[in-house]
Amino acid sequence: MISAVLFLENIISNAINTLYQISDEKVQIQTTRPEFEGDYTFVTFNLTKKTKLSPERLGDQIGSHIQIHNEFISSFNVVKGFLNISLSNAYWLNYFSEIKSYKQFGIAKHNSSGKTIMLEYSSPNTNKPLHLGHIRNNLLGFSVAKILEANGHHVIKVNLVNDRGIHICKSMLAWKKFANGQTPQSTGLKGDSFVGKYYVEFDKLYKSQITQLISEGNSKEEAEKNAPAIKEAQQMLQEWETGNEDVIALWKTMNAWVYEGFKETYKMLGVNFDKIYYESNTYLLGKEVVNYGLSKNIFYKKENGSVAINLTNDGLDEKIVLRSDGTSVYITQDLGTAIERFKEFPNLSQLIYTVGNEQDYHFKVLFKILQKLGYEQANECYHLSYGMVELPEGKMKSREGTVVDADDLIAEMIITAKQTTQELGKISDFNSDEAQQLYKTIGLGALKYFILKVDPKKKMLFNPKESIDFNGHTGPFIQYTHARICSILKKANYINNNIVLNAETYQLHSCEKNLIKHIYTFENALTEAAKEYNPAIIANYCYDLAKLYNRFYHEVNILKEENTSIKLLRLDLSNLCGSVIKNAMALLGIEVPEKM
RNA sequence: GGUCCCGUAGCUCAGCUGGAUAGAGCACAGGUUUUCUAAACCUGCGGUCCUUGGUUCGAUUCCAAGCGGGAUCACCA
Repeated sequence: MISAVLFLENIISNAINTLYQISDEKVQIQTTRPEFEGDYTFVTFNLTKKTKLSPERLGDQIGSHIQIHNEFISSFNVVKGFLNISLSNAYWLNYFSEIKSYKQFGIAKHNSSGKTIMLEYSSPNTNKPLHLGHIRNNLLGFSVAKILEANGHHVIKVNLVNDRGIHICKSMLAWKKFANGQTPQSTGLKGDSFVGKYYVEFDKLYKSQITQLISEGNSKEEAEKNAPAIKEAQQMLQEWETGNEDVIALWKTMNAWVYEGFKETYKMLGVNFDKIYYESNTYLLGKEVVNYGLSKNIFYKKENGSVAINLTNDGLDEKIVLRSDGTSVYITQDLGTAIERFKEFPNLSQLIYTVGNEQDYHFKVLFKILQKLGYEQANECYHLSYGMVELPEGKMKSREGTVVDADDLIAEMIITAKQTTQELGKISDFNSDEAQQLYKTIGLGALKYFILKVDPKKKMLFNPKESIDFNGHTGPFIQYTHARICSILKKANYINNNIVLNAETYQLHSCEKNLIKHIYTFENALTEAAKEYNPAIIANYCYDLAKLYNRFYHEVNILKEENTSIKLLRLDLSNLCGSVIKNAMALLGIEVPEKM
């Protein structure tokens, strides 16, 4: 069965051709606003000039023409220049009977597009635990991967762990100074937050030394540069690079603690990766690319020996790609890593980087340089840029302790879910494992939905004082709708049937029709979400569907409907809604319970 | 200063490539359960879509300028 919108576009296009001999008219259909009668609307204003007819006249003529020639057009009306068209009851019943037993309605088959996409996300530093900003990154990356897969692409999820550098050395140094040999095991702390503690300790020490130096008459810059703590950290980084055994051993130990911690957090968030890269393995990549760029005169050596590229003709600035001492800068390794991936996966259709919008400029530069170096894949690189999560008082800052810790927040969400569930008292038959699982599902559902319902491009506000809601436009609302559907189906001992109601005798209830129409738009939402890399489209789709279902639920009888055929239709419809909700929420990484 | 992003109800957000009287949730006021899960449903209240111009039959949407907020422009990552 052809889609409703395409169907209408075709017949209206034909009508315009027949009536006015205009063949190249782009026909655009929109959904009819609820205050008017009709399913879809065609706006006639664009045709007034070519036909010299009034918008009303055009609406009447086109409306009559398509109604006469198509059995599925049941009626039309014209308001000003808007031609509102109603599709017949039979159309929607046929459509529904066709899709109602799909288990994966709207979801493309695995790898059906033939495209392989690499998507990088998460990419944490290993000197401190994850915070709310990382949560947004992880949820966004994971969800976009799911959405791309549901569009038929093969997605390779990768994580590039920033496991080396001055920040790690800071934690290491502070641990050596202050820990007296303590470990996560000895303190009972989670590994990443244990290490993070020493990162904060370092900063305290560093700051106090700066204050001291300034009070002794040094300038702020001098003090920041010469404080013993930072000198020691830099020294340690050099030792790391030269392979000092003790430093390497400590580095391995502390990173291992952090990984233990991250593992737990990732597990709670339900995210995962197909491949993990470590920067300690990739940070030297890119140096030979610099030589290649020099030989092609794309890069040039500056007087002091550093290597740069001039991008001023591209609206960007001059960019250093190698330090005067021959060591890499950030972009050097990014160039190297990208090229390495092109080699490793020669048939990659796309390479996506999930990184905050503070790095918009960096990625513009990176892609531009790749392009200048002659890598055609540069055109398929995409920066999935997302806005910062802000607190009421502004940006979160790790060192100032104004961050919302990921583990703390998750734990709070689960506790709130537990309290709410217990107050409502609907799961007395659950054992404690089942109950615990449910609290987790609901708590994380609330958190994930809260994050993903916002357009990724936009910055978002999180107020720790106002806990994340469980009512209204939320994850638990949608989960609740799913549980409600399951409850009905269970009570009915539902099994998918093949009964189709006779369109002559059964007039769909407006709530039923609205549900079918909205389910119809799922495929569109899914392609749109992939095109825009935007899970919020799916999130909002789910909410609208759940809302329509609840309306339907309150308006009509399902189990108590006496006419068996109608009852079965409503059960079928409930079943389909439930499975679409479940599949769509899975694209957000959100589970839906069968009872709550 | 250059570049980029953002500005919609008291708050948090939708608004598809320009279309009809701009929508939700929270909050606030009220109503719905001897009946399928009330984490629900319904009603009400709430708006110079930052401002001013321009394009258009039509602009929250496109363009320009201004105001306000943010990011970025390192031999940091």
